[in-house]
Amino acid sequence: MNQSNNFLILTDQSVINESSTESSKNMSPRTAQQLSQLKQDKRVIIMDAALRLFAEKGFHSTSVAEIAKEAKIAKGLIYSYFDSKETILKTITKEGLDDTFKVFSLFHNTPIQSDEQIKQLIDALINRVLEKKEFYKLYYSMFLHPHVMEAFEAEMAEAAAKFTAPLLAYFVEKGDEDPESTILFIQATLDGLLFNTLFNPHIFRIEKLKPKLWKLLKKEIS
Amino acid sequence: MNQSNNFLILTDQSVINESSTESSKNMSPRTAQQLSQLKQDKRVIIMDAALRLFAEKGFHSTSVAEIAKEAKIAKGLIYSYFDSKETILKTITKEGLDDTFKVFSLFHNTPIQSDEQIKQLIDALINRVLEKKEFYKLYYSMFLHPHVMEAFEAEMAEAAAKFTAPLLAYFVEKGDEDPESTILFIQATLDGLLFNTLFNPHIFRIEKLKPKLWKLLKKEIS
Amino acid sequence: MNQSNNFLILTDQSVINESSTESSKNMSPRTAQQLSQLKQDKRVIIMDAALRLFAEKGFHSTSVAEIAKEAKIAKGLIYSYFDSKETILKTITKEGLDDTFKVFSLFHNTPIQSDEQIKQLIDALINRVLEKKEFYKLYYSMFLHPHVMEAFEAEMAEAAAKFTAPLLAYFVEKGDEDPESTILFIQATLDGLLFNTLFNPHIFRIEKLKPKLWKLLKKEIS
Amino acid sequence: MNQSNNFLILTDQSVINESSTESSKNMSPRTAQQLSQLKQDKRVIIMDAALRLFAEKGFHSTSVAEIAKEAKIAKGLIYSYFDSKETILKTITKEGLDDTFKVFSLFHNTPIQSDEQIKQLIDALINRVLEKKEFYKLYYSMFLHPHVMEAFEAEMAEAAAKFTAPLLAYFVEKGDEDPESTILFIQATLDGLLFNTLFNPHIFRIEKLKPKLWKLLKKEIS
DNA sequence: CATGAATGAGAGTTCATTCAT
DNA sequence: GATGAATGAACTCTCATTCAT
Repeated sequence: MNQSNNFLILTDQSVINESSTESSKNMSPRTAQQLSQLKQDKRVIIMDAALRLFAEKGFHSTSVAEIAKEAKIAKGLIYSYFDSKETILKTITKEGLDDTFKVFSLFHNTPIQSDEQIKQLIDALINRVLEKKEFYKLYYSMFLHPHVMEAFEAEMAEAAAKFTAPLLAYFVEKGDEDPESTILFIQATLDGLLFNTLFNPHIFRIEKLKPKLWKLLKKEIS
Repeated sequence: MNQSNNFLILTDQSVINESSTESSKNMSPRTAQQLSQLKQDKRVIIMDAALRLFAEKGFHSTSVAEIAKEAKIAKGLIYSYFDSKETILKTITKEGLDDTFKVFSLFHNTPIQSDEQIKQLIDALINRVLEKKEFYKLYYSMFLHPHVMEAFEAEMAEAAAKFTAPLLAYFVEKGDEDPESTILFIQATLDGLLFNTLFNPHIFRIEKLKPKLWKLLKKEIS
Repeated sequence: MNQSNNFLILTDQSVINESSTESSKNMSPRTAQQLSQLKQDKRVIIMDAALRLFAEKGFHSTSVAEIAKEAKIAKGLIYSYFDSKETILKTITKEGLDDTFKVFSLFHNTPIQSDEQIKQLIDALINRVLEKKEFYKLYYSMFLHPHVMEAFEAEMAEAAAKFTAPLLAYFVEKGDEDPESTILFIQATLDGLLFNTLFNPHIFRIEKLKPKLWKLLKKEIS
Repeated sequence: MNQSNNFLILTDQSVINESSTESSKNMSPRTAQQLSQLKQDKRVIIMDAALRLFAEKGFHSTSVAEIAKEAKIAKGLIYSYFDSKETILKTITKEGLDDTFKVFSLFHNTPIQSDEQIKQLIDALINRVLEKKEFYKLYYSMFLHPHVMEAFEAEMAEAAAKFTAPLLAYFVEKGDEDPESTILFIQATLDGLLFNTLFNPHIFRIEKLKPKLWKLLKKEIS
């Protein structure tokens, strides 16, 4: 129902890959490591297959049978790795957000001190989205059905602050009269560019539009 | 898979009202009686109910039973007016697009001759979206799952040109070196603002950001 | 896990047939009464089919598909009348218990004043079980899987007291040194007789053993 | 559907140990070493685990995975010892019945010659049930779903006669007019007491009711 | 011998659609 | 036109059983 995060604000590193260290007992014909590797591989195969289909068709239009087929495994096996179809979605989301967060982490500890750094931050984000198009398709689609996002609301709110704070500090220092609005405007513009990049790729090339984006940033700042 | 329309470029009246012949034959200004009759029209009641639910919960998560309940009619009656649940979606979309197109029509016949006219065009669009939030939520959500849109692709491509052409002409005349990119950038920015307005309403107020949008337009133009 | 009711102690009349008065609106082509009748009929048909199968094969070994087949309806229709397979079981149980309770009600208001009245009470119960063999098969089988019974524990505890109290009063008055044990012994004997009547019908005829039961009662009393 | 055995009448040694040849070939008194070896025996471990779960949750609600977990072995290993989950049940039943039969064997060769001996027989049986509660829970539960028992029907009919014969002879000699009924009544009473002992333990203490049982027996006899 | 990943049939349940009334 | 009971395909999920290791 209510959601209060910017679109591009993501979770932090404290979310750890919980489900990859378990199941390593020591009494099997297959070595524990083999099994753990196997498990990890299948887990990733399933998540990749599911992501591909979720991104293309949407969560509700994708059946577990289709995921299994896409992953070339039996339907039932999926439930050895995930509790439910919804868990697959949540796991993909969590790991995808963790991943994205790393991009921000690079800029996290040292405060932004120049326009160039903002440009780098945004450029890194754009590249990330281009590298992980399917995940970001899913990411944007999740905003349409907020109940799915509720699970992540806390993490995203926390992360939001981490992203907003340094930018805010920079714009405040620059003497921006309404830095909150500036940030929202920049973020919305980015959303629009990325959204078109993802869902309108035929005629939309973000590379060609970057100069306009930089110009916009510079004008906002000065 | 492939789709080649800008987000805010919509169909025009030349799209024939295939599935709406029963109740909305005449597109001319309606008398008060006609309007009240329209409200009574089961077809409209069903579409309104469906739109509310599709926008809130998504197409696949909305059942025909729920639509019937929301419309306060029997489930079976829906099939007297629509062939299928998907037909309801397509009809809503088609009529919604037609409606939006009328906004553009105001600017259609007389070529754009001033920055102020562009501002008016965009302002009219923003107001249209704010007035019909539910439809535009549905509209954006359909871009995420392109296979639903395939039915409209041709119409939208045609309409896209109609929107693009006058803008293009204006920016060309203004001496813009890359008017196509300018248009894409403006349109993407608008998408970002509207997307956030629709799906992030808690912290996003487009009214406060309009000045920044006008400034951006002016700087793009000059 | 814990259960503290005697086997033959049942719920009281205060449990009303909740699910038979609803769904009587007044605007349908089929009259409301027709529909209500229809609903009631199907409900009973489904419950009868389910009871037959639950009694014979057990709850867990009976599939919803089998119930549908036995009831000669489509699988899905069952879910118009019952939320789940477990709800069918619970409804059958509740209505069956209500029904049995009526037997006790006949003896409820006037305190037991003679051995003959106890004999009549028990005879009525035996006849009830013979008339509703399938229900009582189900009833006894439920003791094997206490978690199903948990839902009825409160009602049964309440009813238990209603059954126990008058008997207890009678045995106390008669000067029985340990009336609680007497009641438990009688009840267990009855359980044994009824259990064999239900599940060992080939060689077990309760009619022939009634004289021994009456003799036992008389000797317990005197 | 049809079943023609009394509840407490069990199979004798003539029932061939089909599925237990691997580990329990010799039925003679076991040495301490043999016993300890038996404990190690995976077959026994699996059966014990399965019995515990079947008794508590029922056959159909117990999964092979749960049995494996309870037995602390791998799921697959179960299928080295048993053909199927149903085979586990049948083997448990068969061996449990064999075991119980030994109680009767003590009284088998020397004909019953006094009321005291009947009391001893019944007391031995009660103690057996109290010692092996889980098995007898399973045993009673199997009567409710006769199709599971079909496999044992022949054996049990044969054993029934062996139990019935000496008792019958005794009651005939005592001058009982309807000794078959007497036996059925005693057996049913015992069923009732044991059933309550097993499934209604909270309020039911067979120890306190034994005097009433002995009194009943004495009165039946005299 | 021992493991648990893998399979796939079948379970309970939902829901778009049909149709007798 | 209007109803909602009825259908059955398709869904998510479970689990007995198999088998490569």
